[in-house]
Amino acid sequence: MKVTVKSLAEAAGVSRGTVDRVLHDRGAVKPEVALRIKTLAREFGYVPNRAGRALAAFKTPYKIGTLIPSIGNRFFDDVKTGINQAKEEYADLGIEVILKEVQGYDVEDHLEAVNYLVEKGCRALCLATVDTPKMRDYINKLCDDNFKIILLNNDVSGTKRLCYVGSDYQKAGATCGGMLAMFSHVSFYKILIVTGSRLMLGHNQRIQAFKQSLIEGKVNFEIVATVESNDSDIIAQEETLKALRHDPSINCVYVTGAGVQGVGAALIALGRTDLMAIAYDDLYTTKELVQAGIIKFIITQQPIRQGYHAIKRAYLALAGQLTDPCEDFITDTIIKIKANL
Amino acid sequence: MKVTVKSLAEAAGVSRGTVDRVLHDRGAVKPEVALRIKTLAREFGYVPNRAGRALAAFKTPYKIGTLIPSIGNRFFDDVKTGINQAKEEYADLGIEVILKEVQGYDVEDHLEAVNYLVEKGCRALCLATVDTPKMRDYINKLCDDNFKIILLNNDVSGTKRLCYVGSDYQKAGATCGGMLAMFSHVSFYKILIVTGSRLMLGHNQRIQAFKQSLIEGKVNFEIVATVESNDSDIIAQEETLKALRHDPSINCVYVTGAGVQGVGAALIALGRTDLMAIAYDDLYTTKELVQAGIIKFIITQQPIRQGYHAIKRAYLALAGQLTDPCEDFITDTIIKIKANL
DNA sequence: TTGAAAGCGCTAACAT
DNA sequence: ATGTTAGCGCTTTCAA
Repeated sequence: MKVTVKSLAEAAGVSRGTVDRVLHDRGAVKPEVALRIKTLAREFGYVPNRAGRALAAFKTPYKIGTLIPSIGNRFFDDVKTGINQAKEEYADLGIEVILKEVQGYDVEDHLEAVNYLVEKGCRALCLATVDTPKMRDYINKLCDDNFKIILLNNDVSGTKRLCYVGSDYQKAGATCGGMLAMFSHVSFYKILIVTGSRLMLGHNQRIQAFKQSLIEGKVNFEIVATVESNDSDIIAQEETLKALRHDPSINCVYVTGAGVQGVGAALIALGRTDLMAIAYDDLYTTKELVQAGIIKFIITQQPIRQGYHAIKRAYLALAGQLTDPCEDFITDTIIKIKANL
Repeated sequence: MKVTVKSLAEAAGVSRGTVDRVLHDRGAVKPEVALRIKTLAREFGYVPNRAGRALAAFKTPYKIGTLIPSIGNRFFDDVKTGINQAKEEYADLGIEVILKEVQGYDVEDHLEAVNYLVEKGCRALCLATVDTPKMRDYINKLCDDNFKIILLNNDVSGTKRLCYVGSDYQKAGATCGGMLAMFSHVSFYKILIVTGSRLMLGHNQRIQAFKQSLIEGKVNFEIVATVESNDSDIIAQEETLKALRHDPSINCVYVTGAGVQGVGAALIALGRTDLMAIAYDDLYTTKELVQAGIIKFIITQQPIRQGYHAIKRAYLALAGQLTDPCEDFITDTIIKIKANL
């Protein structure tokens, strides 16, 4: 038998209004009655009907706040596409998405942005943000206040967030190493690592797992140098040029963050399109480099799905459809070569 | 301003009941009135509200019929998983899924199965079926009767279906070839092709594009033999054994259909785990072969998403959310090696 | 603190 | 051939 507000009300011997107040913690109900109703709801396995809710309250939509550091980072273009897909799809079920875009990874900027979303009245938040103690504490405070928090693209350690939606950076690094191990025709790899930032957990994991995987794959290699681009193409280009001039025996460049276009420019400038260049994410400019054969393969992480599912999860959480400790949504680690771009 | 049945009724100067009858072609309306309302609906861009519909008619759910040749073919396990996910997700929006499973690719069996679904009252059909004239004609007849037809996993040429949900077999074949081209450390590939059936369009496309891609990749190769397994592991094993014994210089096996486990068994039996074995789809047994290093990589096609999106498309079509000629849903062509299985 | 009632958009049964 | 009405599950007044 279907469990509805009406059937709960009958079972508890109260009115539907009272049940509704209890279910939404809107107060003004005698504590013992509230408890009875809550117990009943759990016992019967009450799950709100989305259609009923959407229809009744379509003028007060679920507000979902989203924070992404997308300014100046084309990676998030696809994430935004996914966000918009979900936004349109769930519009008639009563959601409203507020998007806050920031530049870079400054904690204070991010905290301010989250605060902005909270003040806008969002009860669910999808956050692509930094892994720092301050942010962790803020997130946990919000969780305690029953905000629905989804972490997007980058997890934040030690948080009570509902779930993480994004890629498995370890697996991505290992996959890169695994691919290289298959090209065992080069007897010795002298590798230059161009990372985005040593402060980014994901980038470090990509490096760590990459090395590990090369060792397991019995690849002869040496990390000649590791340079930081701060996700800037210009810096990436300069650093790559410098490193390759300094040591022309380098025959592999591993790019873990943004700045891929800069690395490509350096390789073209030096005429070093022979070496094994590997990178992440299929930005337009990166795809061009693969097409041209300068980058041999890239590893991608389904950014569109990340944006889409973050919003979807947030909606489902607000609509009470999610069983409490809900699984992370880990996107696939996808190898792209010229043929399947 | 929001366009509803009510606002349409007011604009047309009729009652909501009449508008509803027109919108659902339920007859009993003067033709000129019907025309006027239909024109109005188009002009105003009326899109039915899913929540309203779900609520009003949840005792008469949208019936979606699904046909898959899953008996004896583990590939469809994941497709079924996706179907069930969608089924549960959309249950409270009023869908009912009727699943018809058949064995093999006999046209008559398939026609009978489709007919069964139609007689069960399904107004939308997701079909994984054969590409034959008889089936094409039947599908087109149904399309004319305003059935919503989604073709799943295998397209049927020359049909007026709403859309195709599945993989791009050409791209998959080309990707296999592209991968091989990257392993250019073997100077000459002598290739044995183990195909499922020459009657399967997808398998043929995988072969065709594979060859093409090898040529473009300037790979030295020769197709030594092409054998058929009829998607049976036993036949695949026998044929592989026979071919490898006959010509031990074969150093690459390309498996386009089911029967992967059989091929693996043959390679193990002959101690030929050195050669380059390539296959499709990540069945459990196939993954084991990759883990063991016997198959070097596989190409997969996201079967879960195929099942999920077929049902989703069918629902959206029935709910009038789909703009008429709707795009195909092509799943990604995914390369899996040991590290990202 | 609680109940009663109206209404969201749509459909189906019934009435005219 | 067309209009009227009730009700799906839920939220939100307003009244008690």
